[in-house]
Amino acid sequence: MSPKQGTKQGRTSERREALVQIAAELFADQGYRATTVRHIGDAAGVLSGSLYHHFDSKETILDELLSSYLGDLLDTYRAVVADGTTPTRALGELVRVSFRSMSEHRAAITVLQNERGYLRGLPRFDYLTEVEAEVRRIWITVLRDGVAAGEFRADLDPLVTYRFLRDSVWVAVRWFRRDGSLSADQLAEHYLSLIFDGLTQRV
Amino acid sequence: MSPKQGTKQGRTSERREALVQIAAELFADQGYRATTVRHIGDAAGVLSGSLYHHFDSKETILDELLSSYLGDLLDTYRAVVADGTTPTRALGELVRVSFRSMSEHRAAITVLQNERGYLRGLPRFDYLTEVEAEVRRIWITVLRDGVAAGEFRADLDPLVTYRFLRDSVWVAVRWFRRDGSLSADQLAEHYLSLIFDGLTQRV
DNA sequence: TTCCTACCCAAGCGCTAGCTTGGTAGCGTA
DNA sequence: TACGCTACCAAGCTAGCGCTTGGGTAGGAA
Repeated sequence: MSPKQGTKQGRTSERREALVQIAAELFADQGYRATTVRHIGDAAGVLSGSLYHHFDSKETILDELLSSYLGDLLDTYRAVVADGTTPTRALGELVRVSFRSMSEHRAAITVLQNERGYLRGLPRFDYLTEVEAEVRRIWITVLRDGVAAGEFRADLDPLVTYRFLRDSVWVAVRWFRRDGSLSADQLAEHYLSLIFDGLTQRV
Repeated sequence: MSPKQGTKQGRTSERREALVQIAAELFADQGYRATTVRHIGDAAGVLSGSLYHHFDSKETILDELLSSYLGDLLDTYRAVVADGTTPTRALGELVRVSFRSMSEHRAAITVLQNERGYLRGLPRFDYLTEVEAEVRRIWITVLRDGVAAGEFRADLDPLVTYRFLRDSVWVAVRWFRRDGSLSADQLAEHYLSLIFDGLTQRV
């Protein structure tokens, strides 16, 4: 998935990973393009030029951040649907693990959301489209299975419903705080209650 | 709301408005900061320096785009809740007019979403926070009224529910296309059906 | 004819971006 | 003692940024 490794810069090291995390926070808070290599250097306590001992470009730092996060996310999603439970339970788990990943990978997710349009123009990040396609496949399969099993309403368009769910969940990263009043799991339950049962009061 | 007018550049003109729209499309597609004044000039068929006959800065173009859109939106929202209908109908209308504004003001909304974090640091755009506060007040009032009237569930946190609705609706601007298979109104109905009744099949 | 206004060009200024280059301090290995 | 490797500094390159300045032109009013 990730770009060619094998150069002296291709292998991972502790320092390298730490630098990626430092850069990730800046990317998330100020935007990727608005974050300069001098900012990253300052935050890491080195001169900007020294970053190029570890990475061959600023883009490489971003790539490393995104590809490693997305690799994890896909693994988690695949595990959820491989379980073979009911669609309702599977959908619940997809929402829960998504919210959990939000508290662990806030920076990566934020960057992904904010810079998606920009990255679409870079061939290096073509793999983002592939990952999105698999994620969509997983969610929509669960939705279709739920309709087939009579658990979900049959009058809803699966694609529109998927987009609704995806957007609702992931955009929460904009305001979700780890130290906020609601934990990721509590938030997931709140969202699930809305998603499954709606806003209307039942009599 | 908007900055001081009255200079020779303060008044509106056809050319001025056309330039704002040209810039708006570029801002939306490439990001505000990634769009250079030379890009805008090229798209408008003039040299970049000529833009400064109409605007005193690139920031002014953005300000004009956002403030005029938000003025319209607030007027529309105020009219919806001033009607004095039921909370269910009011919420439905809020969602509908939001989706409608999406097809008319795609560029402004997209920019607002993508650059919100950046604009937070600019005093010139402090009014965005005020507008957001009023919008939130309007939505949450409808939600609370709905609970009080027994139309909406009482076990949901209004603030979390507001964020859920706001995010779900507005993020759709990322993929909504005017010429797509679904109109803004059709999309609104689909979303409302999900929001009110949820995903679960009722027996 | 003269003047004003709106609109635009041509050229370039000061600045900052990502990145490069040559060199060096510290440490483990033989 | 010498070597090689990792991590870094110091200095500066080129490209492109937002914006300025001075000037030119077309069209209408006086």
